[in-house]
Amino acid sequence: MSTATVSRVINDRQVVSTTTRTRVLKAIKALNYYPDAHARLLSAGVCRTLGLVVSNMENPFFLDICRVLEREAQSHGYEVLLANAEYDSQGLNSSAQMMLGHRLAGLALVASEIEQALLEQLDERKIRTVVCDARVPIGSILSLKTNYKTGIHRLVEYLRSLGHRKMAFVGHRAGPGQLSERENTVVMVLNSFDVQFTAVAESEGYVGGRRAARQLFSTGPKPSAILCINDFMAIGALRELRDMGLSVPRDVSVAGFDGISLSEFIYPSLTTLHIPGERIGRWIFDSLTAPETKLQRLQGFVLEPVLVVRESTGLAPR
Amino acid sequence: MSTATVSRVINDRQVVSTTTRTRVLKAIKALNYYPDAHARLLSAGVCRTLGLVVSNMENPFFLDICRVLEREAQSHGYEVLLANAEYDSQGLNSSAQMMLGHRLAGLALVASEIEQALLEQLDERKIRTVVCDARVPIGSILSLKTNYKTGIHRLVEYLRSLGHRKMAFVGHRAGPGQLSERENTVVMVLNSFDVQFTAVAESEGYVGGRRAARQLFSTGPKPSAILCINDFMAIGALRELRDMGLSVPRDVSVAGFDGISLSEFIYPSLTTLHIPGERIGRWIFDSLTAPETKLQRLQGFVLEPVLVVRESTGLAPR
DNA sequence: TTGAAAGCGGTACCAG
DNA sequence: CTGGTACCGCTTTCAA
Repeated sequence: MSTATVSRVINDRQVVSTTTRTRVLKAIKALNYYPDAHARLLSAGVCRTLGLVVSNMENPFFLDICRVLEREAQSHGYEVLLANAEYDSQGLNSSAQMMLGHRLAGLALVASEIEQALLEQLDERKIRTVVCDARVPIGSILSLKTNYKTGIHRLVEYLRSLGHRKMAFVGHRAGPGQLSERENTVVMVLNSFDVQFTAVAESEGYVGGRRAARQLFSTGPKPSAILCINDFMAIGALRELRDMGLSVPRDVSVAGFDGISLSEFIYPSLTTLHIPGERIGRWIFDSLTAPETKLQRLQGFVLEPVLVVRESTGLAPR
Repeated sequence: MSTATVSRVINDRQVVSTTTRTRVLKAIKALNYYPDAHARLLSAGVCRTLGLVVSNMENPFFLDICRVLEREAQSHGYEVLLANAEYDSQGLNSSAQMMLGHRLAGLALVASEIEQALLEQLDERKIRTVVCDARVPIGSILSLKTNYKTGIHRLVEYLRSLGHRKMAFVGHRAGPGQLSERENTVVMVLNSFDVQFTAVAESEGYVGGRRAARQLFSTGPKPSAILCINDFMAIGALRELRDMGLSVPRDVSVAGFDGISLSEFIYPSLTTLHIPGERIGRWIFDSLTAPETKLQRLQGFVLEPVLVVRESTGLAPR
């Protein structure tokens, strides 16, 4: 039996007689044979793998995106190659290099620490690429836009209506040049409202949020409300406030960002700006697999955050 | 310039003159060239990709394992191909098929719904494979053992010492044939203590835990303590108890399993049997990459769960 | 309907 | 030290 025939059977080419087909299939079973995916790709030239690089898989928000993308991919016969950039532009670069070697069908960068040079390189290589939260759009690279401004305005106005005037921001980014669009917008809006404002930079996650909260209350004027850059950090902050004997929301209000499913289950449940990670995952998949002609429509997509009010925010004290 | 020379430069073979080397490197930059990982593998025959199939990425415990494995892999020049089985033996099989096509250096199955046939197939193909929580060890396949019995004994004894006699089990598995070693052990130990006992099967995660708790209190005798199969479900259960107006631990005690980092941050913080996911991740990496000769030592490794007592458990009411 | 042979993009051996 | 060349395992013409 020739390799060509086997290939035709495997790929369901319709020119094989039923008898040979069954013969081949039997042999495949008997030999415990699996076609080599790499050789296949090399020969056929088309790849059905999507690359996904995220800042930090640990953040449940990113995880939501991964899950949806994976599910969509799987159900459409794609695979997903995942890489973790660990909130580090070096890690992001090396992940991207790795991805470049894989001849991907498409690459999604869900991270804020993307360097301009990388985008240019990707654009030049003509790999279908999408980014979220990018500061600058480049060439043919699709970028998911989120209407941060309106959402954050709504959140801050809501807090003001509860009497809060001294609000603090909890993020995890070092320099001002490093801030993502989301962070920039929060800072800008807080400033524009002329509220007393304290920024705290710390490491990411539960631990980071916890430390940030501690730091916030150990120095200077105490805020009556805390805006966290994401729910992930907000949960850490809540824990620390409890340890400090502060009651939420009686003494301090806390708001998050993302609307991860966990935010509904913790106590106190978290007031947050919800961004549907599911929608993002689907948008990424669509953008990476859509034919050239349908790309225009995807480009214009803008995500609207939704304010979800729960238990962690309330009237300002006094 | 010949392709052979380029290959030598890329792979840092030490027989290239400095001048040619720089010439090649310049050309690589200029052409924006990246070696094709697939062609490379096909030719060289050795793969530095590790496969990981997990039951459910959403469960933070599995995520811990992923993260550690990825970190170890990256720092040793390996890649990780991740697949989600979605708690479904069908999904697990198809993920495994996919993995088989990739000529992996090794494959880790962290899932309880593994079918015997799959293990046999893997064993026959002589792919280095490790499994966690497997019911039966097979041929050359390494299996990570956890001393569930001792740990669970300790947890149940602790609860008995607090006066609990009516304990309930919250899991998410359908049939008795489907139970993992962990679930089996919990059920066995609960029975051996002759405590009044209610089992509730439901879907996984926060939502599953929540529904299970609701169901538990809507019928029959009310337990004074709930043992959850993992922290992930315990958090859902805690939420539902709060909604029902029950105070934890005053009215009901709740214990989890895994010791995910989140368990320390929620309120009330969770009493749990801690299994170090980090250790598992490292064990997987070591087992998948160790030379044949060092495998013996890894085989004997047994994980000891540690009881971590926190706020969610207390004296039984009355 | 099937088989033979030419690549796909590399690596590795053997000459020069 | 460098170039030529035979593969790696598969897909895809092109003939038979």
